[in-house]
Amino acid sequence: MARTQGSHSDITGPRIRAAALKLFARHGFAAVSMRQIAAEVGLQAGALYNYTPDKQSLLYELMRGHMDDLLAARQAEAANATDPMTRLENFTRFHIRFHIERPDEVFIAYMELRNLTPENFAEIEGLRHAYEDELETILRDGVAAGVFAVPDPRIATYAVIAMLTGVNTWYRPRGRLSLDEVETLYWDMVRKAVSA
Amino acid sequence: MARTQGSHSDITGPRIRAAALKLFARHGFAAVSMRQIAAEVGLQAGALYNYTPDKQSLLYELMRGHMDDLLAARQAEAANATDPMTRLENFTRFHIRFHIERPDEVFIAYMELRNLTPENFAEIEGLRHAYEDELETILRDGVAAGVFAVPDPRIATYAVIAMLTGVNTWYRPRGRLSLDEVETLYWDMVRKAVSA
DNA sequence: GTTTGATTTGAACGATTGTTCAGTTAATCT
DNA sequence: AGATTAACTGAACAATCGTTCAAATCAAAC
Repeated sequence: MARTQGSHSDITGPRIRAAALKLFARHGFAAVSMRQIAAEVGLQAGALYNYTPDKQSLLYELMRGHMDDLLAARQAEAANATDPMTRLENFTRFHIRFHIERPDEVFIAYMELRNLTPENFAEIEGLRHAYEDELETILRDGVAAGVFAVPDPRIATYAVIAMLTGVNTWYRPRGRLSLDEVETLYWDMVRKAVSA
Repeated sequence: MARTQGSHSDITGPRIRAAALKLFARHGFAAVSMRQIAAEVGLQAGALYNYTPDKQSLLYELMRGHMDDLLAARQAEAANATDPMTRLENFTRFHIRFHIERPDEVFIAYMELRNLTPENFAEIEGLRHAYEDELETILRDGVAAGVFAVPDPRIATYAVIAMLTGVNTWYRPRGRLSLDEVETLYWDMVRKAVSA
């Protein structure tokens, strides 16, 4: 049965998640009904329960998948550089690019945390913490190497991430600036903000 | 009748708005019912309609009041300084302090924009734009005076505001750092990020 | 071509939603 | 004291919510 295990050519599960993602991002988790999600994929509401145990799990899986993608993509890109300045530039450009490519996921991941059960919330927050720790380590290494001057690396981590994620609130793909220009502008500010 | 005009000693209206503020911030606009708000003030749901025409207006009034407070408080404090560096420090410290004192209002103002009608949304966005323009003007003046080096003052405005507002996501009143220490840490980063 | 099993429908469930309103209570004014 | 008015209750409204499930439909295997 499809309730617990997907069948051979399961394309419906992903389509349901994509519809939920789009609708949650536009209207908010609480404001979207299972019937709206079903209509978006051309099904009746009851059919959704072949693919998800309930509405809450749908939200959790979206967030969990997003955080897993984030950490996996970061790990795939973070390997080579050694000096803190280059690593910080890599992180800055990676963060902007990754988040700009997934505006709906990012929006949900920041705004719907309160709709998670406590256990699910703790899990998502743990993943976010792991991501933040990557940046904090870069900053600490830079301080130790004398290239950065940040009195409180944890606070600087929060500050940099908030600044970078803020790109999502105003950037539009066909806007005045290319993504590469945006990356460079932000990298200039980040570099100056933390440099010794 | 109280439906259109408040009576002499109206304390109920503010109490309703305070309850709505608290509940909207905790659970989100769509997830809070009029009955929950009424229960918080010790009333039945129907009585709320003596103070607000509908639920949507309750949200709009909270946001509108918050933005009005922000612009009024800013105007009261922004008058004196002349050199861009001092004005930027004033803005930075003001922004952090004002937002930290109103975590619920700030949370709602950023997260529930999509629950406003298009007209109400446009109005709130206009007020936010006016506030952002204050910072942008400071940055442009600083560039003209040669003390700041920001290639794109509009983008730098977005970056600084996102960074400063991010304090609300982690700051706790009885945490490791005092508000003044936080202000100083952020001011250091802002100053370095935009300085020539 | 029949059987099998996955998939979907369509209706039903109890609960809850925002909002209205006739009727009751409480306070103020003459 | 009697009249007026504001404030509130409690019930009702149609609509919608998440979820369940027997029955219908579909696709593939034999």
